[in-house]
Amino acid sequence: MGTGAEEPVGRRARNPRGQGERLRADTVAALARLVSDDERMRPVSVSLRELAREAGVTAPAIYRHFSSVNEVAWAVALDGFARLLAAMDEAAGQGGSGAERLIAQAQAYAAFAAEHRGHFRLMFLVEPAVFEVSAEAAPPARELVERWRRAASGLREDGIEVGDVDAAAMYLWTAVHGRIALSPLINSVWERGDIRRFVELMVHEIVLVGGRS
Amino acid sequence: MGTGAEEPVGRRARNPRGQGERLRADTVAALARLVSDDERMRPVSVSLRELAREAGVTAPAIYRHFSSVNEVAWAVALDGFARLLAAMDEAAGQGGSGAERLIAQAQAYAAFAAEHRGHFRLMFLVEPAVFEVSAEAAPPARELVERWRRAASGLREDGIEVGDVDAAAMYLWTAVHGRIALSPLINSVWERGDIRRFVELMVHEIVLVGGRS
DNA sequence: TGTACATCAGTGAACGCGCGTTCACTGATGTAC
DNA sequence: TGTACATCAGTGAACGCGCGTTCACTGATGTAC
Repeated sequence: MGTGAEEPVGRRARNPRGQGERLRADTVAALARLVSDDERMRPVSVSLRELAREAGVTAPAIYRHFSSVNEVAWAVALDGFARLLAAMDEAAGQGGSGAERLIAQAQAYAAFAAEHRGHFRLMFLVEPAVFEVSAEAAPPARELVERWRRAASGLREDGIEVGDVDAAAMYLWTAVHGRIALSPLINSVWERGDIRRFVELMVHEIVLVGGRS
Repeated sequence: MGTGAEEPVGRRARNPRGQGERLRADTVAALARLVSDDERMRPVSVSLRELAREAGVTAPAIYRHFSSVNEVAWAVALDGFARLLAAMDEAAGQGGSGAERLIAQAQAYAAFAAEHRGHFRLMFLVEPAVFEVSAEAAPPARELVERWRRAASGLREDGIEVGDVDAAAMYLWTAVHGRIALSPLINSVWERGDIRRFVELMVHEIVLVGGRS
């Protein structure tokens, strides 16, 4: 042929019979990869054909499993919530004081955002619109809230005064989430831009204050 | 000619001579409107022709002022920073105690996000990538940081102990910003989902704690 | 005051392209008899 | 064991469409003489 390799290089091997569901998972993973690329952010503006190419498949094949790219985006978001919940639970399960477990969970949240950028974006950039409408998609969000509430109330085991657990959970969550959302901006302006340190300092401050009173 | 009005209805009147810059502003406003619509978020996936239609103009006309939709997006973001800074300054200028001014500025931030959704999105969803690269776009972000720092240090006037002003500014900003970013999700799960109240309670808590020690 | 020309804002037609979607198909593998 | 058939995963060609971009143009208004 010509000079360049024009033909589909990464063409996937066909899935064996009865394992068609694997393409579904591969498609979800492909979109997560595409969308984690800064250059093409703006999540859902990935075309179906682009998605198909990334998955190593022709476009009509996608229709077997999804009827639109948006549907794939939802699947990525749901997958993301499951993974994030698992990561936070694992962090909490490592033991330690209430404050230590809180820090571990917050770090897990931040680490998930860093390591699964595509998931994280679709979870919070695309999905909020879904949560507003569909009650069906609400449970994972509800579970996430529950994790933060438990993390906050864990401080009580340390003898730290926690007035309103819901409010405390909300401050923690929003501060960590906001810190993540503003990361590129903060890092470009503030020199000490480490999220891990931010989480630690914030929790230590809370602990000091709570212990004092 | 058929039953429906197919021809461009909202066609703009041509700008008078010497006022061509007005289309530039109209284009910026048009993109802000489009992007503030939940349904089509994913900012930059607005097509140039769509943008032109919204501006009431043919596509090639856009090229007079911008060479791509992304360039328009940057313009929207810069415009947004200018407006946000002005709104926060105005809030701070209303006087009152340090805590009152802090609350007013934080409320102004939240109000801006609610009232200029398109701007806000492009400022923080599209622009972070720009800040990472271009030093040219950093100043407005730097100024924004400065506002939060001043807001935080204003608490000292009230006799409230503020250990690390930079850290305090960062907690306040990230908590408010995170609260905004998570709004649809939080509102769907928590019943008391009012941002204004969130800001007030958070600052009052800080004031109580700082005053106590 | 009158006329020729320059500038300016924007139009409308045209191009080639990638897109979403449909359709009939292929060929490998399992199942019934 | 052998053969006919059903199922399954995915292909490849084709469609009409909206896109970004270019180009020559239009017609209103200002400027020089």
